Amino acid sequence: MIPLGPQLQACNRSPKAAHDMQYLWECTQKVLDKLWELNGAIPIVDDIVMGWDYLRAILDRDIKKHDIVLMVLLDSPQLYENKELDCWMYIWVILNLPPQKWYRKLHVLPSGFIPSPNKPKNLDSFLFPGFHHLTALQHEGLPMWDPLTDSRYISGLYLIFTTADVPSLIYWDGMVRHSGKNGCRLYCGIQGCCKENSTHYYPALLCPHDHIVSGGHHGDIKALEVPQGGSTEYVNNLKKIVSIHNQTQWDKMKTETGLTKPPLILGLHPTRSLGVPLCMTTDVMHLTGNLSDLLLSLWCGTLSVSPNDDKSTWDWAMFKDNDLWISHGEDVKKAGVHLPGVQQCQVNALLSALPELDDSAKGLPHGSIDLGDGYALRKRLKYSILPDAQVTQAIRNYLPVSEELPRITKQARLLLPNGQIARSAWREALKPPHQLQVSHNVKFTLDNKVHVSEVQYFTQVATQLHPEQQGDWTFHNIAIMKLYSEPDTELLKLSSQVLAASTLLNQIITAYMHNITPLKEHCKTLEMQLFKVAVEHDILKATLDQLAASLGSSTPLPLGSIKAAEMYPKMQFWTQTKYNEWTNTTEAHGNHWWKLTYLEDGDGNTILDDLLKGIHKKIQGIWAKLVEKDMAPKTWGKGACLHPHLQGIHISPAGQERLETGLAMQQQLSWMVLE
DNA sequence: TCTCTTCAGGTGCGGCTTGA
DNA sequence: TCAAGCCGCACCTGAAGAGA
Repeated sequence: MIPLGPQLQACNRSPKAAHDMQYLWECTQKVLDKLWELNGAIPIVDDIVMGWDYLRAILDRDIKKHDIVLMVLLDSPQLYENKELDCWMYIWVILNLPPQKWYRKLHVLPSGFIPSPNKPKNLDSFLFPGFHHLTALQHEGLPMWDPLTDSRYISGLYLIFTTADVPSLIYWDGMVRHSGKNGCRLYCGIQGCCKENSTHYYPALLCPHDHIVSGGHHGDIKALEVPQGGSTEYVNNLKKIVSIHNQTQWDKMKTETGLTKPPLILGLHPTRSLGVPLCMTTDVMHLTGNLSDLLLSLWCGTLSVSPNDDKSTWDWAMFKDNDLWISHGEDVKKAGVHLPGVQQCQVNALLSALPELDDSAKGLPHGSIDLGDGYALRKRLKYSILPDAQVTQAIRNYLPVSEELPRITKQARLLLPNGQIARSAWREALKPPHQLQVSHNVKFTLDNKVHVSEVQYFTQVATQLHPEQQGDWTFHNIAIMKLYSEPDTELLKLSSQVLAASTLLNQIITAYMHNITPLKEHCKTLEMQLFKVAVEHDILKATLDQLAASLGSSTPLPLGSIKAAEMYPKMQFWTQTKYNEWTNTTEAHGNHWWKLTYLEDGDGNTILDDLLKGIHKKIQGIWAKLVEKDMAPKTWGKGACLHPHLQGIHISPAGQERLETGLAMQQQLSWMVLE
């Protein structure tokens, strides 16, 4: 076992490393700002800082500014191509660093090794020293030196994720294998189904049409509606498992609950890790590898099946025909040249792994024309030409050219602000097919509409608005393009909006180069605009609803007022004591939603699901800002007047209790009525 | 002779049944 | 109620064969 503490201290020893270690906290502050701005919504989730599990730990102050957030990975490496070894190792990943540095050799911290040749009988015994060390560091704090300020501080360690491939996750979570009846690694509660006379369960979401399967008797479940992991039954089920003292009962209980034992990481302090099963994650690498194997064997009809499964009925197995399979492979190879990013991705991946190879010159190449805003022209024709009639007409349609069009110089490439290079058909057509990397198809905006086109070439056209006035020349940076048709609507529909097939039209048009935008950035911009509009819509709707309610009521309530119990006679729970008394009644035990019954609307109906999520989102956004501004109120009643966003939340008397943490606030939310 | 691939049988584990 | 054993699955192992 290699101690974690000294490795973490060493990771912070240089000013640059210390600066990198601040990434997570700085990024978190930006996300909290955005949360506040967008009223609790997170538009794009592409980092762990956007995850609610992480943000909840921040808001609960389980993770503080100087804390180190860790992820631990367990796997068995294969050292020889054709020889399996039962050698295991587990490593720490520091999530405080920028994501692109998480898996750099320099920053991956080895922790423990379990030697081969035999598989370890009790893996916990090997993991225990490392986790005992982590627990001690969590308890005592890790002394750190900050080279940026030459100061010392105590850092807390927070274990946010444990990860491994699916078969190995059982060593972290203490659950049955994925073939078990309750085999979900995230403990979502969906039971698997098994074939007749079999005990291997599969996580099937859809039921067979013609017969009933044994196992979980759930109806069809849509893939996008799978319950979130972290079933609340986990703790209760764990209590059941540990309370059993004979083999038979244990066998029954582990099938019923999907648990076999309490996992080792439950020994960590509850506020210093996400806990089980929330911290259990699987890695995408194994998922993509397995999926491609399964899909290919389905399409090729090579998947091993039970004797009663007739592969001749597999209408999807079109690659059973070997000639078609070979022909398809050739098509894929040819299609590669039409994927402009492929070669660049390979180069980027190599430079990411070996940054010392990155000796590329900085700045624009010799002979380039800087157009500003990150755009630059490269590689031009050595002489100027007179454009043909079709191009001349297209330029005249676009530019205010009053006199005869001057000669122009063709430019082959345009450097875009994101570093991509848009090329032109003029030069690409001269290359042999095997050297071609098609990247002359671009998106651009014209009349506020996005078009796709093939760039013929780029050029600069000089125009003179008032020829009688000497020296009044303006240069226009334009692209000469051929438009693509609108995508085939039938193909688009058949492919679930994935395959957009267009044909190249013989229509020449021109557009400003600055209107050519990289697709990804354009999408992000549109998404941000969409979310802003959605938020504005929500705010306006809420205001309208309040106005309508006021007009419809003879005694409109002022915003921020406390609703009196007598005004809402159907509401049951105005005090926590009353709710606690109710939970001991038979009525409560017969109510499936008894845990949420205290959440009531004005008519005494229980608030569930969507509205509850909405309440959580709104409150978390509000609380994030209050914590950040150090304005978190001691009593919620006082806090309700702090900001206009709190208007509209009315609090019953029980909500006046003191709030110490964000979690406490969410619990207190139970006693609020949302207008 | 060495390396690599394939494949059949062995092994471990979860789930279940059976009989004392 | 409990222990023993069976079944099915996935994974593991090592022998055999192909090819360099």
